[in-house]
Amino acid sequence: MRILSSEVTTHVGDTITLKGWVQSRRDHGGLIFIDIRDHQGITQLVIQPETAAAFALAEQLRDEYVISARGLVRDREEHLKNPHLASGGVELKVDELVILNRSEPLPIQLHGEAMASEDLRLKYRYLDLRRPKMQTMLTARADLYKRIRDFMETNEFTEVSTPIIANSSPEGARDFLIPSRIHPGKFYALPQAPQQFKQLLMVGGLARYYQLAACFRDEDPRADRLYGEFYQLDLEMSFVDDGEEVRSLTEPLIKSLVTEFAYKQLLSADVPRLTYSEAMERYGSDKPDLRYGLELIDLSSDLAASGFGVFAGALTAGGVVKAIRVPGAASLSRSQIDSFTDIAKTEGAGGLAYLTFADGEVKSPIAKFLQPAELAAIQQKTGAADGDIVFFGADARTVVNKVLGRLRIEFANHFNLKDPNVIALCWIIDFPFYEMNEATQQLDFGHNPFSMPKGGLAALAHPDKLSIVADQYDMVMNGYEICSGGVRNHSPEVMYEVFAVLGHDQAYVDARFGAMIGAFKYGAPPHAGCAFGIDRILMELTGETNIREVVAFPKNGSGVDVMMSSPSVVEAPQLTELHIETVE
RNA sequence: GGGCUCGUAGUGAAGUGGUUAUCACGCCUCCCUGUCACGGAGGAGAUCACCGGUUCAAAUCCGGCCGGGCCCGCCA
Repeated sequence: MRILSSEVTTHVGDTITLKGWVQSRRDHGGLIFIDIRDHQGITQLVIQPETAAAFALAEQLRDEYVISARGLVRDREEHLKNPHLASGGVELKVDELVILNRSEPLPIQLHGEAMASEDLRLKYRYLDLRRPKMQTMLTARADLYKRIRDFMETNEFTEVSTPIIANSSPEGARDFLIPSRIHPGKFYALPQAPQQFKQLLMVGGLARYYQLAACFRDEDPRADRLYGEFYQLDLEMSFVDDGEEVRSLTEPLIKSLVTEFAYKQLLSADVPRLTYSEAMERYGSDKPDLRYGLELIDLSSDLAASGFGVFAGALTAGGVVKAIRVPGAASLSRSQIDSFTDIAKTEGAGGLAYLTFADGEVKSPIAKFLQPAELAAIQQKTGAADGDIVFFGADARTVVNKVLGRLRIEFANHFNLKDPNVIALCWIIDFPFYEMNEATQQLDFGHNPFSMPKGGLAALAHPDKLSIVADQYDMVMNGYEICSGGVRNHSPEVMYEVFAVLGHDQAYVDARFGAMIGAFKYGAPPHAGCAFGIDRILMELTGETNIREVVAFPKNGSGVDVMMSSPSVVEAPQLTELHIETVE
């Protein structure tokens, strides 16, 4: 009878077979201990010289040999029990030993405290995956999938697989292209998201769609962004014209994942809704981490008549003066403050003014430029107390928000304000429909062109296009964007107008979104949906800071699979078949 | 595309101009009957990423180049 190591303790007195890898061998000369590891755990084998054949084989064993061991499970004497091992109360006295496969010494150490570099771990991922942590990750991911599916099915969503071999999207991220063999010069593309397909499913009469969808984007990766492919919980609901319906339906899923899957604590029972502009004003970010305060405080009106040139200059130019109070920051050294100043400068600030509150007084090079009433207002509005520093940003509103938003994160990191056991969720709503492209000074889509502008056609006529708001929402988890969605634009008339604002005619829209806009002409129901980033959720819920840690076989930061050596060159005939000229 | 940073036995690290490049783990040989991070004795293993320069002398300084990581751009 073959059993798993997790069951060993219940088989005392039985003769069983264990199969697994050699975790370690302790050869005492006349007595050999082997720790055998399967995917459930570790069990100690004892091989004695009396079982000569097994003993001879045991002497040959090395780390990571694959073996099968048959013998009697017996209780250990009290003083021989190992409390550090789940099966430490018992051991297997081996009668028969079989070496199923041998192993060369491993190129990376799996069980020591010295962890191999990520590069080597990825090259030998099939070994890295043997580590208990990675085994746990794989099963956690499968558990996450199951919980998501259960929730979606309970809520009467229907999973539909949409094409992987699809069409290039003219807007958005860089596509992975697939040359067509049958149609010379034409290309398929891997979908960046099933966006258009799911909207067409709504037109097709499906009430509620979902999919654990693979998405493909050829953009440079980050620690929280995979290269190439990633997975989304993609969903869409018909006859929904209010994003709140999508938010309130999906919110319990994420909450339950926090408390019942990750066993973490929600910062608040209610998930706050923040408008985009409110988030930018208070946190300097559209994905604020709400686990800590450090809010941005607008002091423009209090400093309107300031004699301090930097403040006055910013305000007369139409900008703002905002501040961030950092409790306990008076302990910062000069060089630490300098490094925060450098960060502020990389974000576009000219410098970083600050007031130190210590010993009952205000210490700062800039204090002499400020009136007592101004200092009092600053202290009152920021709540600054002894031991704090108030840092200032004075510039155009967008610059100040960006600089202080970045500093807010840096301060939180420096002062360790992120509680790893707490998950803070929030929804960011009402994104601007259009934004100004700083480089080209041209109007462009803020988020995506498929959302419904709030107010529809009438709103699009507003002279200030930047004031138009999209019925578009993101969910943020501890500072990471984990969901993006919107009420879709299902009206051909509004769709054409959305593009017309940017100067595109109907032919432009038809050429790019012909299938979808064509479908909308045949009774498209109002619909709304969203997509949750599964990898990112799993990363944050498992406390990882690198998203590659939650993927079995990720590409590295250069988009290379160092294990499989992809991308790779292909044979010339393959290229010929695809009508691609060979480049030498 | 840009910025910062790292590259030293199989693995992880130490080594900021000067003998034979150090340590831990791993590996090999021998010894060991209660270990569980077993222990003991011995041994092998390095193009200090690569190329060039400065110097009496370079792992160390300088230039270049390749590779990794993080960030900016980018990610509708």
